[in-house]
Amino acid sequence: MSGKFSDVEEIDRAIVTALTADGRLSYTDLAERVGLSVSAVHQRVRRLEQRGVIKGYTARVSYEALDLQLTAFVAIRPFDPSQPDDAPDKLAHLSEIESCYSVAGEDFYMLLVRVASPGELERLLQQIRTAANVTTRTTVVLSTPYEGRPPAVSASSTPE
Amino acid sequence: MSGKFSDVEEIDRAIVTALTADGRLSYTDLAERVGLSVSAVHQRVRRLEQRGVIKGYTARVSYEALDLQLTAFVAIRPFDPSQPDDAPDKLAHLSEIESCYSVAGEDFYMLLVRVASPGELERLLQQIRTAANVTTRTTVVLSTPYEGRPPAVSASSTPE
DNA sequence: TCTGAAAGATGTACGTT
DNA sequence: AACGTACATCTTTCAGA
Repeated sequence: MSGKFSDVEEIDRAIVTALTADGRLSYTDLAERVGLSVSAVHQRVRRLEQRGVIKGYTARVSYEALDLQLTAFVAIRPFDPSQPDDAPDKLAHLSEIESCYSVAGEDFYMLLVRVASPGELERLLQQIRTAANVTTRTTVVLSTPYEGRPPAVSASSTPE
Repeated sequence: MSGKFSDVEEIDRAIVTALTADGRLSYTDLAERVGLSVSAVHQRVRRLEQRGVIKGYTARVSYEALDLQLTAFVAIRPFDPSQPDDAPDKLAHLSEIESCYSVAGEDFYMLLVRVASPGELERLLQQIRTAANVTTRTTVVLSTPYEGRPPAVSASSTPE
């Protein structure tokens, strides 16, 4: 399992902050910022990756540029609540679904989906309903003031 | 402005797909995968960055490991709908807010927030309400079957 | 827009403290 | 744990097609 934050002390936090801000930072730059040698930083990054604190690296892309003009939240609940609930598995193959959260409240899951057009949203909702035997309640995103901001990696307790 | 997807043709799509899967891929590896020379790939990546198709690179982190154990959706609407609505600006300084979406429907905005504990969520909700003069409706995330999956960069029309 | 080459910068392993 | 060295690899630029 991934380590607790209490295992992640000051320098590691600086490394994580730097890499969330720029995932392609060189070890040389990283070393300068945190005040360690290149090899020490390299070792720490490897440990952070192994411990699962850093899960990977990605390019952030413009969804508009990729012709995914429509973002929406889709709240779902089972059509028949007595049946086994494995909606996430049944929906995983739909690549338009970016995220799937199990939530408290009236709905069972909240999905974040991205499609090209209203027509594609309609088609996707039909697929979701039939694939997982659920009803859907959709909230269309009109604009995105901000999104995916890096977490504030704040101070914490002692290293191990 | 960022380019339309119609400007992004096959090789660029392959590059974008590869970099969303691994944001730290070397140009050498990228070149091999897309079947171009290193310098050609390098040039294409630079153009994708300049055009805003690639907006940047980040490390994906484990929120649990960073002691952000509680994720929630916070739907907000103005307490007084007659006043000017600049909630996103007024909330931007709250680093616990990862994303802010303007949405259609009964609510005005949907926030995705991450905090350490229920106590911190309570404190954050108070801050949100007073900072933006809004009411909140919060949906707690119980678990996250999947999240932040890369978009399917599908086929598209002609390059420019 | 591609290629190939050359120079400098960086990644990575390893031995030392 | 961290450092410094050393070698392999990668990045970056440029001329040429």
